[in-house]
Amino acid sequence: MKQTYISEIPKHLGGEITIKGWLYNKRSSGKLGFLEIRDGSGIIQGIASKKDVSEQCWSDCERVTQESSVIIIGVPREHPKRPGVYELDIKDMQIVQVAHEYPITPKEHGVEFLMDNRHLWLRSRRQHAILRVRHEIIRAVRDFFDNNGFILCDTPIFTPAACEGTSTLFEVQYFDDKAYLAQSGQLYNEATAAAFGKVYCFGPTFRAEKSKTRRHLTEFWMVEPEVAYAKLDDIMELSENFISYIVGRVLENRKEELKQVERDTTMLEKITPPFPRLEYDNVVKILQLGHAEGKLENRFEWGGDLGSPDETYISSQFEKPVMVHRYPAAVKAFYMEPDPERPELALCVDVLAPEGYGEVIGGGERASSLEFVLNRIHEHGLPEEAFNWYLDLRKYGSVPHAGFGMGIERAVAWICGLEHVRETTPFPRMLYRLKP
RNA sequence: UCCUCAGUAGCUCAAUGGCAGAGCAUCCGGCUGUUAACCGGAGGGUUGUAGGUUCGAGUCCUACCUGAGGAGCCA
Repeated sequence: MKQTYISEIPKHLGGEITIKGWLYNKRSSGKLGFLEIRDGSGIIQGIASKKDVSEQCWSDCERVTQESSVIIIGVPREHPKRPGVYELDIKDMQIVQVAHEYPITPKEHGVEFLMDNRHLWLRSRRQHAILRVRHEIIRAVRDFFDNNGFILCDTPIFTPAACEGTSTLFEVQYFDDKAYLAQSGQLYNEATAAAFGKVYCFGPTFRAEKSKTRRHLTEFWMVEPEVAYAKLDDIMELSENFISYIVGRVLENRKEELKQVERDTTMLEKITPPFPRLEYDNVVKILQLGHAEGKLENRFEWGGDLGSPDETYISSQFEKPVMVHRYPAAVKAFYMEPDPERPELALCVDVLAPEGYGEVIGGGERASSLEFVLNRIHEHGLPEEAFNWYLDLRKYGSVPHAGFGMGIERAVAWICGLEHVRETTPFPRMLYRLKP
């Protein structure tokens, strides 16, 4: 018999259907068996009555264990006491496999245990909800760029020696050479932007930072648009439209999932353009005031990069994401365009998510002058020959251009209101955790 | 790399320096509307590892291992 998915059940009320899935949980009351079945599309409670099913079926209902794979024939109908909730009257059941004792019981578990059993943890309601939101975010990201004239131009994951020179890279053997896993598609994006105008890349990136916090993965997905002829203001506008679109899509299509993870959506509903724009200089003042009022432990000095407590404090002053722009050039990557009015500042922007979720977007205008980029490469002690192709972009039709990168996992954590990014991807890679 | 906290049954946790326990899971029995179902019973332990203090250590001390989240660094 043709398989029906649980999500499609409202269309099949009163008719006999076949559900193929797994036993999520089981309860019984004498001659009644309550079997919660999941099939990936949803969960439904099946009811087997001893007097209505075969002896074989009843004994199967009794012996079937949590997460056993089962094929069930039954008739769906509304719950007698709960409108809008559906149940399945079980007519017959075939056990595909009786599951061994399942480690994840319907009880609380610790982080270590759940992470060791991540391959099984994915079957739970909460993980389903989060990963469905992730899927919606990724679809929204693609739709946003695809519908706005951007071309997907993916960038390589194996990269040669030097890239940005800022963060720590993973080194891998590449035949007789050494290669590094990409920490950003940024530089290659500049080449494709010069070819296609508006581009984006979307893929995994790798950081070998020994960061062990709720915001860090060693492998994460980043989407990076790059726009030829764009200035800092253009990219800030793109950022706020982009984020607002994604949040809107999740609110529109993933209400149930947000409810499942107990996300208070009132904060998300406020995410509409424009976002507050703050110059770095003003951020310094706010942070120093915060310190004077005893709300921040350390006094922030002009010239430093924002630490995590600083970001949290700044974002807590606003309900929307905050765009902090014009950082000191010294704390940013070598390719940032200097502010013509104050060359010690870079034309860059970080978007800080509300509620303490930190930086979700980093970007800015890229330096377009050959001489300037060359100087910066030397100042940063980077090997010029590795950047010959990058310098070519400044020789052959150099234009102002700008772009940004958004870490998907941080966006998912923020939109879902999660404590930790480890739940935002099926198999998170973190410092000291490579399995499963 | 540094700081803080934690490690006891398959899981989540109790146990004043004095007999190592409960709930869930598993197995057996009961219950015709259960919702982390419930009720009764059973099995299940080298208390992370190695030393030390003590008549006596799960508990106190030292080192190490593992995990957690914070700093730095980063998205």
